[in-house]
Amino acid sequence: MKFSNFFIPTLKDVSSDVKMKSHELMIKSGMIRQETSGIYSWLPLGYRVLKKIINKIEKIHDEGGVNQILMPTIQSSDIWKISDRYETYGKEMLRITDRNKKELLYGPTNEEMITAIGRQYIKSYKTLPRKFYHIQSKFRDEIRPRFGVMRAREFLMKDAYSFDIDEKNAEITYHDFYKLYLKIFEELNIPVIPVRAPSGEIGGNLSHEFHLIVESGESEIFIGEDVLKKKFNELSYKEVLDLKSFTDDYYKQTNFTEKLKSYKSIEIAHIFLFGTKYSSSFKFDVDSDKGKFKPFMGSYGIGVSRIPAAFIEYSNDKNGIIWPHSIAPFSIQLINLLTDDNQCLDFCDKLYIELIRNGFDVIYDDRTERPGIKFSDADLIGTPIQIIIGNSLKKNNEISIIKRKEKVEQKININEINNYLSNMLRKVI
RNA sequence: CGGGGAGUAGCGCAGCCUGGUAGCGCAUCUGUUUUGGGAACAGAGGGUCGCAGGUUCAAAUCCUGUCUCCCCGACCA
Repeated sequence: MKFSNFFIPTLKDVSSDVKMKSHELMIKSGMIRQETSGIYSWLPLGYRVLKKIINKIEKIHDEGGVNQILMPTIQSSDIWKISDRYETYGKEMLRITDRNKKELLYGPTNEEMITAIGRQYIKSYKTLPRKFYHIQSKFRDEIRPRFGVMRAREFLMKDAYSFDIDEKNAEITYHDFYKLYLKIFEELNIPVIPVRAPSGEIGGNLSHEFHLIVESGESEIFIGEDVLKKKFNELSYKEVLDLKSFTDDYYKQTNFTEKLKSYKSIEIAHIFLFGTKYSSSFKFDVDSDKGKFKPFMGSYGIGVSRIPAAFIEYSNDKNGIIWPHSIAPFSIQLINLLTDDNQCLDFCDKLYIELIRNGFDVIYDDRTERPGIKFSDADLIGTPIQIIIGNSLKKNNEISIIKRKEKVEQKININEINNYLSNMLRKVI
């Protein structure tokens, strides 16, 4: 992508209302635009980040045998009356009336709808387990939205749902999702901590949240000394349950006497095993050799649109965002400092094509701006690798490579570029 | 919902107390000189001051109402 053809409305100043670093940087870098309280547009740069995250989530769910579907944002009140949540969900539910005075709502979650789907088609125990997921906008009319997309009213969530024949099998599915989530965050380079959580409003008795530890986090978690060193995805189901790692709510409601360390954090995912709560209210019966039974269900959510903000909160400096390759909007920023010099222009054009051919996500700053602007834009939007072409190409046949995170400049002779790139390629992709 | 703040040019802000031709920085446009870390100079364009009503010779400024946004608490991915 050429910078001159890519819409990045960067800003120097944001309103003093903006308090959180990630919120500030997302607006400054032109990732998002607020439409109204708690509702945001994702601009090209931000949407690229979102799509990187979505792609990874899809890939790993698909590999895990979870079927992707797409349910609507608007739901009928009927199914919510069956589960009795139409009343209990309260004012967070955005209720809508259509022209025929039918009561609709913008879905805050989809347990009811997936249960209705399951009930219609799943008739035999032989077809279980079944796992579904979808990535769709949700709306929760928060009392006080804040911090940009971190606590928005409309937000993008990946929610998955599972049906099993009994509790024992459901626990296996739950543990599979636990590991699936760890894999997703590992591949995204987001170091999450799984913590035991109370189930709350969805119901059931087993629940974990996945938190990213950051100073400015709104949540608080309590974990044992050794927990941070654990390889969570190697834990057995029993070890998962025994892990000394809790949300503050859960910690308070247990009589746990051992002192644990507390950290501020951001919750980015949440999994529940809630059993037959919805299959019961929906009279969702499945036949087996031992008669009818109600499937055991679980639900598994990832706050997709919260992840960019959470990660920026975790990884930034005074100049801007510091992305890892896994979720960076671009991996390489190719910066031509001498746009009116034929040698540099020609070199950059060729290198740009070469980089694309090698599978890099590259943004090519071909603008006729001053160097300072190009550098500060590159730092702001946080591209992991900057390749700089300018005077040193003309004088010494050298180009510069700056890694955003380390901030060290490395000069490379143009004869060694191919070597260097193929080396880098191995690490990046 | 309780408590507190704010709506003035594309963005960030001042002006309001004490009514009298609407300002600053950034951005934009033109020109010249610059060009390895957000350039300098000269010029230009751009605002029914959130909306509605009232007071007044005169309202961004005072009064009333209203809408919106933000911040601090309880809800949540």
